Amino acid sequence: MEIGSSSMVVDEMARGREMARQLQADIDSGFSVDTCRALVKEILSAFDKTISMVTSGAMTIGNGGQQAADGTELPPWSVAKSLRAENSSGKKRKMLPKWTSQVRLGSGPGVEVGDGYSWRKYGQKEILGAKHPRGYYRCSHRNTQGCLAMKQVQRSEENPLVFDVTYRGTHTCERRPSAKASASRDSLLLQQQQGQQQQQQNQDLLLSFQTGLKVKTEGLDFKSPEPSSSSLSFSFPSTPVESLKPETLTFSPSSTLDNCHLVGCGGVAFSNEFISPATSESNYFSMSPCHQMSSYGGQALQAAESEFAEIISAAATCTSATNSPMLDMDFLLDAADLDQANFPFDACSFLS
DNA sequence: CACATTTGACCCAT
DNA sequence: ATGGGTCAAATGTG
Repeated sequence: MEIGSSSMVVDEMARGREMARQLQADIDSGFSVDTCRALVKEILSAFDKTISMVTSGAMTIGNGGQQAADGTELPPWSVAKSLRAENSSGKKRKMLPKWTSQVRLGSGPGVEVGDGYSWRKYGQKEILGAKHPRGYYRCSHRNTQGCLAMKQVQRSEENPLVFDVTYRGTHTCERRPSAKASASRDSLLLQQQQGQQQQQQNQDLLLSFQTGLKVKTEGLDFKSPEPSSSSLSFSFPSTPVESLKPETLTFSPSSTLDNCHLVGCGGVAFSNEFISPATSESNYFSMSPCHQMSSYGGQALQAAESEFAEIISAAATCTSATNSPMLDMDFLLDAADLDQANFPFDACSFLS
């Protein structure tokens, strides 16, 4: 399969899944029927496109694997390294699967969510016509393990409480059991990135800290023991938040936003890893997972979402079952990784 | 000292 | 030509 078409299929499936996720969020927050109708239309369109792509034979099998001069296959990172050189020789840039996740911050704070992945910022750029700069991150294990996962984080135009996180590629690295270090670094990073424009929001966040909050994860397709859809509630200390250092307060208002981006939004995120040593020892807050399914219509949407996940999984299985000598390793890898990475549309929603 | 971020310059697709 | 994405030297931090 051509790299382009495989990523198109995945993109389309991703789009549909994201729409479904958004629809669910909209339903939950009581959006108008028209809004929901439009989203359903988008979802159907995504399904249609995907089906047509597959049935039209767009997914031809081709070898995306790169070979060294001696004929042995090169590791992915070495392939990535040579991309620029390839570009100059006229070859197309490899399009990694890409999907966008919106991280919404309600009037309440978010939480520092770790999915075990650590990210390293490699750039920031002002985007034309956008109020806020876009941050560029890649997996910290890019050099050591050749993990090509990347993401871009940008504050939404219309709603400063919403961040658009665009993931590119998926993790091929081993998930680190401890994300404490990176999480705390991420906190600082966010503080720097967001700077002073957070003042007013921080006020709200600080306020919410003392009244408690609810964190909701959406559309999770975990193959882990975690439920596919879950929400967790947190109780907070009555300790004045101002008296706590951001580094030691995992729920630091300035750290919350970006950690959702930086560390990701995995459902397994709420493990003990996301409490910094200081807070876990001082027992500042407790967590109690309470599995909640949304009412009205939510089940159908979840079914639609899991449908997409199954398609992706099936596509991988199907391709690997094909005994073609021209297997596209890129697609295999991508699809499998999408599955493995739990397709992080599970943007954390922060509800007041 | 090792590793992270910042930021201006550069590359490349459009 | 332009804008988005990436590189890499400088700088910061623990």
